[in-house]
Amino acid sequence: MDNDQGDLSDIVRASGGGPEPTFEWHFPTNSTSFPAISEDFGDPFSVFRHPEINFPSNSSATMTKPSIGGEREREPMLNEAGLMVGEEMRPCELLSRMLQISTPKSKASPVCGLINSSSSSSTSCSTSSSSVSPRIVKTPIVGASDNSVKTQLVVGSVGCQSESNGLQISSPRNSGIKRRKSQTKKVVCIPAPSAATNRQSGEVVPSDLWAWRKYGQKPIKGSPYPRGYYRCSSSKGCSARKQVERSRNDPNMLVITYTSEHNHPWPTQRNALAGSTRSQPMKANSLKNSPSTQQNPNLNSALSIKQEIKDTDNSTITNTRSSDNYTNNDVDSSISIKDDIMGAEREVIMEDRGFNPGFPVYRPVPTDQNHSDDFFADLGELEPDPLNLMFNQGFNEDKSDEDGENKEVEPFSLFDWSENSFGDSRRGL
DNA sequence: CGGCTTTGACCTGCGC
DNA sequence: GCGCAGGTCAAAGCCG
Repeated sequence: MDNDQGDLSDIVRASGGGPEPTFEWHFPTNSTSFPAISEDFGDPFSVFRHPEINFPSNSSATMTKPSIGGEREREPMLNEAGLMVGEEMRPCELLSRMLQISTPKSKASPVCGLINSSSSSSTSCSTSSSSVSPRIVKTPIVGASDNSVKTQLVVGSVGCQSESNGLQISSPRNSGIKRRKSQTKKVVCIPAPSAATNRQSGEVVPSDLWAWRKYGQKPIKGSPYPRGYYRCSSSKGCSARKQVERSRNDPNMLVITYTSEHNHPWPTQRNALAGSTRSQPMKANSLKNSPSTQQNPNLNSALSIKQEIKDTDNSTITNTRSSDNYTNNDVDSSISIKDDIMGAEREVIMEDRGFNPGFPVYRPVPTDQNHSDDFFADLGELEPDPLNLMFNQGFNEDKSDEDGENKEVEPFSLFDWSENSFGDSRRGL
C-alpha cells in the first residue's frame, strides 16, 4: 500500500497480466495524419461510440455560444465537470488551445496518462519524445464487465513508460487506491508548466471558466505534491468540486479531478474571472515582463490574452494570441481526459504533436455538413468535458481558419496557469 | 467589505 | 471495531 514512489508500474502493467480488469493502451505507430483514422475505421467518429455503453443523450442539450457581448443565447445543459452536454467538440482544436496556453514550449511530450478511475492519485504520467500520429482507439477492457469499456481518442503520440503496443492499467484495488464514494468523477490530466514559470510556490492550477474556491489542501500519501480541493463558487449551492494535484510521476502534469455537477449555467466570462485575481498575485503585466514568461511564450501568450479580456469591459474578447511564437514542433504534448460515470469509463487522450493554433495537422475536414455534425455530436457524447467550454466561448472552427488566421475568441481562462494556492503544504510537505 | 487562501481539526469511507 | 488516509469544515487572515 505504501508504494510511495507511485511508480507507473502500480497502474500500468505489461499486457497479458493478471485477471484484473484492464484496458489496452494503444500507441499509434505511424505518422499519418488525422484523416488516416477514416481509413482505418471508416467513419472516424463512429469509434467514439461504444455499442454497449449508453452515454447520456445529447438530444436535448442546447447548444449555446456566447455572443460578442458575452451573452448566451440559451442556457446549456451541464454535466459534472461543467461541461456542455452535447457540446460540439473539436478535440484537436481544443487541445491546441490548451497547449497554447499551458504547455511549456520546451517540454518534450508530456504524456498523460493513465488515469485510474478509483482515484486521481493513481494517475501517472510520463514523458516521451516518441513521435506518432493521431489515432482513435476503441478499447474494450479485457475481462471487464460490460460497462467497463474505455473508448479512447488518441490524437498524436502517447508515450508512456514501457510503451509499446499495449499497456494495462490495473484495477483500482490493485493500485492500492480506494474509492471513497461511488460518485461521478472526471479526471483530466494536462501538462503543467514548469515551476520556474510560475510564481511563489511554483505550483500551478489551471482555471477553467468556472470560478473555484479552494476549501482545503492535503498532502497525499505517496505523493510529494499536495492535493488542492476546490468547490465551485460560481453559484451558491453548487456542488461541483474539483481536486488539483501534480502527478507524482511527472510533476509537469497536472491531474484535475472533477466531482459532482454544476447546478447552474456556466458563468459568463466576467463571472469566470471573478475571484480569479486572488489566485494571481502577480499582475499580468509583471508576469509578461518577467524572465520566466519571456522564456515561455506560451504563458506570455496566455497573459496577453487575459489582459485583453480584462481590458474589455463587456466581455468582448479580442484575440491577441501570439500564435506566431509557435512552430509546429514547439510543443509535444498530450492530454488525457477520463470520464468515469456510473462505472463506465471513457477516456480521451489527445496529444498535440504540432503546436499550431490552426491545428491543420489532424483537424478533420468534413466532406459534408452532415458528417461534420455527426462527428461533433459524437464527440459530445463521448466526452462531455470542461474543455468544451472553450468552444462555447467561441471556438468556432469555421472562423478559425479563414484567411489562415485564428479569429475566434480565446477563453484564456480555461487554462490560466496562475499559481493558485499550492504555496504552502499543509502537513510537512 | 466581500471573497479568497490558509490550515488545524474533524468527519468519513474503507481495509483489516 | 480500529486505524489510516482522504475529504471537508470553519476560523483567521489576506487582498483588491
